[in-house]
Order: sequence, then structure tokens, then C-alpha cells
Amino acid sequence: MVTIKKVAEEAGVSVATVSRVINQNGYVSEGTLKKVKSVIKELNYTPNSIARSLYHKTSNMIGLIIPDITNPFFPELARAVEDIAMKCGYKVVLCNSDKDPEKEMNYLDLFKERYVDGIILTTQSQESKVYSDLNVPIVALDRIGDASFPSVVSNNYHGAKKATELLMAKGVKNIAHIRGPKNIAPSDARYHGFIDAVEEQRVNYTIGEAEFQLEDAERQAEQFFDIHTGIDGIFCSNDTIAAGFLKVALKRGIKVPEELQIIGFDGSFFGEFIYPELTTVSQPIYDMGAVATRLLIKIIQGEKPEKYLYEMPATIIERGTTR
Amino acid sequence: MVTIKKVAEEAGVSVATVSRVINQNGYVSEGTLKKVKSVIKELNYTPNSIARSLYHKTSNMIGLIIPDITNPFFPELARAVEDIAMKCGYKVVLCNSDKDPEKEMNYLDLFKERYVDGIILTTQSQESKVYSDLNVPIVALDRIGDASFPSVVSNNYHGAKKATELLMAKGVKNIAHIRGPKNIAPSDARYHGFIDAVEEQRVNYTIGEAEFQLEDAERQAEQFFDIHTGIDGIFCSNDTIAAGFLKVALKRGIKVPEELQIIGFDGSFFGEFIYPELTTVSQPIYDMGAVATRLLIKIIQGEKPEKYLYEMPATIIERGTTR
DNA sequence: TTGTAGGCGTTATCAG
DNA sequence: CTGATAACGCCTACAA
Repeated sequence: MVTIKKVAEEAGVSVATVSRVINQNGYVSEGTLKKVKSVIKELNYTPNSIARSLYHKTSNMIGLIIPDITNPFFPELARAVEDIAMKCGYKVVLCNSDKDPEKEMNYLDLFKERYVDGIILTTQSQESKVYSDLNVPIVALDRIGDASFPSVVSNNYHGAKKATELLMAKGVKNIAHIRGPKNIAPSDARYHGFIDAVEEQRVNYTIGEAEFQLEDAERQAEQFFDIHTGIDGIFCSNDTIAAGFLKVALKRGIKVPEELQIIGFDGSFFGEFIYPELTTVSQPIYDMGAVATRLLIKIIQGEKPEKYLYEMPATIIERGTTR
Repeated sequence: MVTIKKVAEEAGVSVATVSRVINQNGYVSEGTLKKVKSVIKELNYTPNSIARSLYHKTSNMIGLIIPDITNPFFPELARAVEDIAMKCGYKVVLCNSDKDPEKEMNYLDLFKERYVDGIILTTQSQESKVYSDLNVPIVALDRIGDASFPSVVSNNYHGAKKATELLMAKGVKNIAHIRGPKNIAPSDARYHGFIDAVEEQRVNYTIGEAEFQLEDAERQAEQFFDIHTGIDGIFCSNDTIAAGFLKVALKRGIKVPEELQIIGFDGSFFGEFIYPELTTVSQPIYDMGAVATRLLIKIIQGEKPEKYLYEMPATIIERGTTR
């Protein structure tokens, strides 16, 4: 390993001088500057960031905690975070918490030990004191925390309301909503968007519920179609649930979108893999990640956030499951 | 920040003693052991891993470079790596190279500076000298490098051959293969598996080509179905291509699997989101990641790899696109 | 303009 | 059994 010491010896100067040319501060004469630079290149020296971290208590790293990278929502998010972070000179450490408080705590500890400069959270399974005790800038993504740190979310409520209204505008008489798990902020917000839309128009509606997983969605769909007949429009709490309901409908010979229209939520890539393609409320996932990361970096650099809730618009993409 | 020094003061001992109780080596009397332990708990002290890294030139971190986490193949892989690594006390740093040599080089530098203990590569855009100069244990995944470090791959050739044979066994008369990009090892291997299967049985065949992306797959499918009529079986180089061809076939009113049977490759999760569900050659993605990680950790811990090529079996999952 | 030396938090060696 | 102390690689007062 080539250290600053070796460079110094080779160049016939002290380590301080080498440090100065690396960090471009302090005075260095033209001549030594050149010599040191050439030695650095020759020896292919890179400063050891561990040693730097130890001194600066800083790491140029951002910690990102997500529940599960295997969930289609998160790769794009992670990608956005990494892209922006890189552009600003930060590296990203990605961690899957599985929503397990203990795992999350482990990663939080890791982050602290490793002097990460900031953290992006998409889950919060600890008491808020834990986060504030970390004494590290934090931004929440897709969750609304308390006001101890800023959140970036998409406008789940409005997206859901608009989707429901679209369904009704397209002539749906017998509408249903398959909601996601209770007590998950986005899932609840979408539910309320649906409710408000149907109540404003005083139409009857049916509510179902499913986990955000295909298998459960299919199971619920089978039950649902057994019990409820004549449903001609469903707004699902996310695309995975929508895919499950679509599959079961198709399997039963229900014509989509002629007899049944379906709208999902998220704008997941697989919506286009399906035929008919899924109409969905698209969240600007990449943008959310980008906004959160830029915000975090600003905070790291000492700026105060302008607000504590950044809402990004969700927009409807009409495809093949509506007419 | 609470350091070993503070703990030492608080407990009325020297840092050396505290260090001993943390690392459980050297002699510590019952009494001081207890006192130190209680102070550690009281102050909620955790050793600073940066400082440890500096001393040990080791980080308990594994670097993972993948082309793009947004590609459905990689989340599961990443997940496996993280799971196994965690279980063995290693953390994972995940990086997207986009197959860009410069980006990859940046990450490699990062890894070196940060003393990562080992690296898992799923891309190789540098000359092999670059990797060996790193002087860090490396395992390749889903690529066959030269013999400078071990690789874990799935048996692309055999999986492809078996899929092709299955298609023929199911009565396909007019078979086609849509191959992936040239000069990508897995894509080439699958192509050869197909070729050998059809030539053994001396049947005619058609070859198409597409990128591993839905949009291009659909474009190629449109052209393909315009030109080639009467094709009743297609083996696609991966699931994304298969999804594109399936979509276009369905759009054109071709009945699947009655008139056309399709088999993909990968066992991507979205194969089940589609209706009819995609028959596919499933790679044990999670297992590949797990094997690679265990192997890497063994090497890190000083064992020699038993072989330089670990081939994992690819197995056919029959679902709705074959009959 | 350059060099010396102390410190960042930890570990391990070597006396005591 | 315990305590100084040097070292890991780097940075920055402070001196020269």
C-alpha cells in the first residue's frame, strides 16, 4: 500500500507538504507542487479514506435503509439515490431492514460507527428518539415521520382520488377498492383518497384488502370474485395487487377492460410487461429518490430544510386495463 | 461520541483493559471485567469501526458491483449476498457500474481505500491485471472471467438445451430462438444450447435477436411476427424478451400456449405476474449469490477455493406458456 | 514556503 | 492481571 509517507520520501519533502498538495490548501511552491504531483501519479497514490474519516469524523457516505430491494418499488429509488449521491461525491451504503427493528438498529449502529454523513430512511421501526440521538442528518422517504426530520412522499391521497374519479368517469357503476395493509401511511392515504372520491359522488362501493404481494393478492382476488359479482371497476392500492386481480380476472374469462377496468398504483416497471398493460397511478419514484438525496446533502452541508414535507405529484398513466 | 478512553476513565482503568474486555483476549480479573462491562452498557459504548479498520486494514465489508439494480435479475442476487454476508458478520456495499469502466474503476478505488475484505463482481470492464493488482479476494458471478479468480455461474448451456428439447417434445414443429446480445457470456451459452439441441434432432429453426429490454423485445417481436409466420415455439434468451414476445403475440390474437409456446430464461419474479404465466428456465439466483458469498468469505478467511468454476443447475419451471 | 508533532479511536506488544 | 506506548494513515496548528 502506498501511503502519504512513501510519497513524501520519494519526493524528498515532508508529509505535510504532500498533504497540502492533495488538499490544495496552504502554500506550496510551484516546483515542489509539480514534483509531488508527478510522484503521486507515478506511485498511483490515493489517500486512504479510512484514515481521513478517522480524522474528520466524516465519511462521504450516505446510508440508505429500505425494507427489501426485492420489492420492485425500491430498485429505482435506490438507483436515484446512488446517482445523485455519486454526482455530489458521496457513496451509498444500501441496507435491507426487512422492517425488522433489530436489523434496522444494527445498520443504524453501523452508520454511526462508520461516520456516515447522512441517512435516508424508508422505514422507521424505532422510536423517534433513537433517530434524533444519532445526531446525523436524516431524510425520510415514502413515510411520514414526526417532524423531527423532513419527508419526501408522493401525493398518495390525490393520486388515489384522481384514479377513483377516472374510473367513475369511464362509466364504472360498481366500484371497488382493494386496500393495502392498515397502518402503513401510503396505504391509508390511498384508501382515504378512494373513500372521499366515492362519497363525494354518493356511489356505493366495495372494499377489499390484500398484502402488497402477488400471492396474497391472488388469494384475495379469488375470494373477492367469488363473493362480489358485477364489479366493473377496481382501484388497487398498488400494482402488485392489481396484477393479482387482473390475473385472476383473466383466468376467469372476465374481459379486461371491456367488463372490468383496473387501476393500480406505483408505476412499477412490470405494469408494461403485462397484457393488457396496467393503467396505474405513477409515482415519480426516481424523482422522489433524487429530491430526497439532494435535500439530505443540503442538510449535510449545513443548510436548513425549507419545509418538512415534500409532496411529489402522482400522475395517472392510462394503459390497457381502462378504456 | 463515547470512546474507549471515556469508558476507561469512567471505569478507572486503562484503555488497554477496556480493549481486552471488548475483544475478550488477555487476562482481566473478574471484578474489573464486571465494572468495565457495566460502564460500557451505561455509556452505550460501541467501538469505532473506522479506527479498527485503520489498525487492522480490514473493514468487515464486502463490495458488490452490479450493472444496474433496476434490472430484475440483480435485486435477488444482491439480497442473497447481503443475507449471507450479514450472517457472517460482513456488511455489503452495493454499487451500480452501468457497465461503465470508469464508474467501475471508481468503485474499485473506493473499495481499496476503504479496505473492503473482498469483492463480488458481476461485470468486468477492466483488464484482468487491474483486478489482480487490487490484491483483494474476488469472486465473479454470472460471468466467466479468466482463471485469476473463481466464478459462480448457472448452467446456461444445459438450461437452454433442455428448454429447447422440452419445446420440441411438446410438439413444436417450427421453432425459433430469440438470442440476447452477442459477446455476453450467458447469452452466447444459451444460444449454443439451443443450436445443439435443434441440430441433434436435425430440425429447422429460426434465430432472432433482441436486447434484454422490454421495449426492444417488443420492437423485435413486431418485426419477427411480420416476417415469420407459422412459428409455434420460441425459446427466448431471457424472461424480459419472452415477456415482450408474449405481449405482442397476445396483442395479435395468437393463442398462447395453443398456437404458440414460449419459454424464457431467468425465473424472474414477474413471470408470475403475467397471464398466462411464463414458463421459464429458472436460475437459482439467490443460491448463486449465496454460494458466491460463502466462497468469497472462505477465501477471505484464508482458504483456497477448491475449483475455479462453480456451475449451478438451471431448472425448468413449467407454467402457462407451454402446454 | 516547509517541517515537526500531536491527535483522531483502536489494538497489540512489552514491561511491570 | 494491568498499564504505557507505538502504530495504523492522514490532517492541521504551530514553529521555523
